[in-house]
Amino acid sequence: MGRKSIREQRRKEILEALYRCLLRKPYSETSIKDIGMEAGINHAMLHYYFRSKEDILLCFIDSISERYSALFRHDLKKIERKDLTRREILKHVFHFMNTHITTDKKLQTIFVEIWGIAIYKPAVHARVKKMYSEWIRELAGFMKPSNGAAADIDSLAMAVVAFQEGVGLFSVSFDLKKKDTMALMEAFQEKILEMLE
Amino acid sequence: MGRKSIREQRRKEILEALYRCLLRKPYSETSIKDIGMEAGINHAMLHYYFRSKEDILLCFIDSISERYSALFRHDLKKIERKDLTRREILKHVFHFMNTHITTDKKLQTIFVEIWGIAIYKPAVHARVKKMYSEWIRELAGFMKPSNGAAADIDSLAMAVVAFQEGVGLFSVSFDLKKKDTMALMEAFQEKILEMLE
Amino acid sequence: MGRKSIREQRRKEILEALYRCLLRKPYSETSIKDIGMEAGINHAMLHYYFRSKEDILLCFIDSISERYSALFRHDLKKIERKDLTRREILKHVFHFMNTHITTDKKLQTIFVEIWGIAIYKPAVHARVKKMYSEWIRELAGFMKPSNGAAADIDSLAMAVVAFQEGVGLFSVSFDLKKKDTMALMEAFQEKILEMLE
Amino acid sequence: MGRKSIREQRRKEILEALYRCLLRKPYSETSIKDIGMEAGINHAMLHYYFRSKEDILLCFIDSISERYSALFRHDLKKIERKDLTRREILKHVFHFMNTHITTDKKLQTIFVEIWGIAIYKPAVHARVKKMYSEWIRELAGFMKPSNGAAADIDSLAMAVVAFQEGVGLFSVSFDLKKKDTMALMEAFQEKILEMLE
DNA sequence: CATGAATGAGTTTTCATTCAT
DNA sequence: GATGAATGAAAACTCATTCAT
Repeated sequence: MGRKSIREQRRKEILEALYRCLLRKPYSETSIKDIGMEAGINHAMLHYYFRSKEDILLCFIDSISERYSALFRHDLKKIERKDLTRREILKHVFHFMNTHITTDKKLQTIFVEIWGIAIYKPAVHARVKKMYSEWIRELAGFMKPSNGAAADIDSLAMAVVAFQEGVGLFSVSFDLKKKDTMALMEAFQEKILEMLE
Repeated sequence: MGRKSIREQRRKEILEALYRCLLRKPYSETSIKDIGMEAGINHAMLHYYFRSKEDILLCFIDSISERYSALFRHDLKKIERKDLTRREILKHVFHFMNTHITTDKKLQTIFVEIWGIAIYKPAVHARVKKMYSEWIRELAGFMKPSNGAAADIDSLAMAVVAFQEGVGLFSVSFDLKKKDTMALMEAFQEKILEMLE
Repeated sequence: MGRKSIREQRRKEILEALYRCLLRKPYSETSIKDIGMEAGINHAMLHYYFRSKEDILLCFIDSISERYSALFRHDLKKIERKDLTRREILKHVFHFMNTHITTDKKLQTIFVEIWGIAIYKPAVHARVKKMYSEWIRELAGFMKPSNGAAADIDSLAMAVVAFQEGVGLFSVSFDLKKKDTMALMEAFQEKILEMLE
Repeated sequence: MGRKSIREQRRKEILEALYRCLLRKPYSETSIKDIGMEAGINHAMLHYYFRSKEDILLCFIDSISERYSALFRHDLKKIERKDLTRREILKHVFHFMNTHITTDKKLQTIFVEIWGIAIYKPAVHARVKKMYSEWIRELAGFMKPSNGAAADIDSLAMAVVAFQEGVGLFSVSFDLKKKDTMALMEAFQEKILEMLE
């Protein structure tokens, strides 16, 4: 325990190397050799640990998806005993999204790139779609009132996530200050909370 | 007049060919030869009409920017004599954005791609940023009350455009129906209008 | 007339370079670069003139096929006015096969190689099969008696060609002297002629 | 006795794995890993049991050669007491060749491949040549009249084997029916028998 | 004996760009 | 203006072989 197999360790190192590479260059200009160099691993090994360059990207998306999923579940634990109102819980969820996802410029940079790739590569598209679907579904779960179901909550949840992504895009492109990005989102989220009452 | 120089005509054809190419393949996988073939022009000529492959992309972004700018100005003419309230004008502006930009899947597809390129290529980034800045500024102009200035109107305008882009992204990725995309945006825009009152 | 287009000239040079390469190394160990060097042409150009490495091989087979077909038709002209008996004509045909094909060690070397490739590559297989089918059909034409048709002439023709190929194989592998190879075939062919009477 | 050393057992398994691999892919496209996987043995072990990839092929040829040699000797035992004429014995020998070798499509497939390799690899060439020499010599032994020696019997034996190989080649390439292949050979062999009388 | 990891050289293929005609 | 030809660099991927454990 604690000692990971070399295989898993290397795979992880490669995925982290891809992360750092994507901060500098687009995926299409990032060669297998680049990733290998960044990871300090002979480039031929990347084909030993992964099926193909695309496979690396796919696993990378999964790893990101899992990382944030775990982070979110962990974050929820902090409030699970507190007996909060739906409004309070949602504020907490929004805050998580704002601080850990949308204002993380590195993450946003990489996701703008991945969205671009997803348009043309079906496998990537599937992964990305799945990831966002889960996010939207989860968010909708927190937004739904305990008593009855509201049909348009799903659309609302999608709107919220779409907005987050739009803001993430702009925060990267316009190099917005974290404070401003937060303000932008919080104002919008406040409106959403009102709509749910 | 009316007879464009052959140079301008050819340049336009090349730009339109790039548009069609980008519907099929990412920019990085679109070769100069592909664009040439699509345009029916020998690929060596593309370097005669443009400095480089990137120059084509840059001019392409400008052309899109100008096209929609012109389209918008033309659209405004329809209502310029009608003596509408700010609310009515804004609704009109939103409607233009919704129908001509955000729900145009081809356009959105290409812009998701361009956003991705813009992260890493400064020249592309500058063009894209300029284009969105103008859009935001223009929109803010319509949102500002005639009497006084509201400092946070600029943020609000950016929020609106960010939301549009987020929705555009999702409409492409989730292949949303035009009707649903419209509904998503109109609900949000209604809130914005309320906030301005 | 006489001035071939560069394209055709280059394609021919490349095919001839492949011929020389195949005398030294198997196709699988002959790289595009090797062929390019042998032809004195930058290796990237080979992909300009041909679709792929396999395409070069396919065209090569066709070129061989056409060359010998033309050579054979030309050879037949020598005897077309002479009003020979079927036996005499067949002897002439056999002689052509013996001297121009089966005892040409370079050609046989290359064809042993090509037979090997044909087993696994359907496109190559199709070309080779077509070539031999035509050869067998043509030969059967000369073997058929003018008055009536003999059903098993086709099998006999195939047997003759199979024998030629077997002898070609052995002449390469055992490095047989031309004289011996000829003797082997002529004895066999004599029997065939007897069978036809 | 009966219990083969593990080394010999593993070597045999590897050789059999190569046989199955060669039914699917040419030797040049068959990797050491492929053979290992097919044999259920770690690929690094193949270098423990054999010197190199080529060594495996060489041993494979030997194993085939020995297998058929043993099979043939075993087959001859069936008739050794029967006091047959030379003609009858030869018919038996031909029948063995026809049924066990030339119409065994898998075997022929592999041998077409091996012929191809033999042209360029001296070590392989030596093995193949040795194998066929033995076959021809053995066959010549059966063809020679007991009273005197006929100088050209050796050529005749080679012609017979060459014909078999030619037919084997064609039966694979033209996917001939076993029945037709048999008929082709038997007609030819009948002529040979006549020539020997 | 057995295994997974590692390496370096090699493969086919693509492409932006340039140039002679 | 227009074209086909040419180039050199780079890409993803494969593999026989070796080695540490």
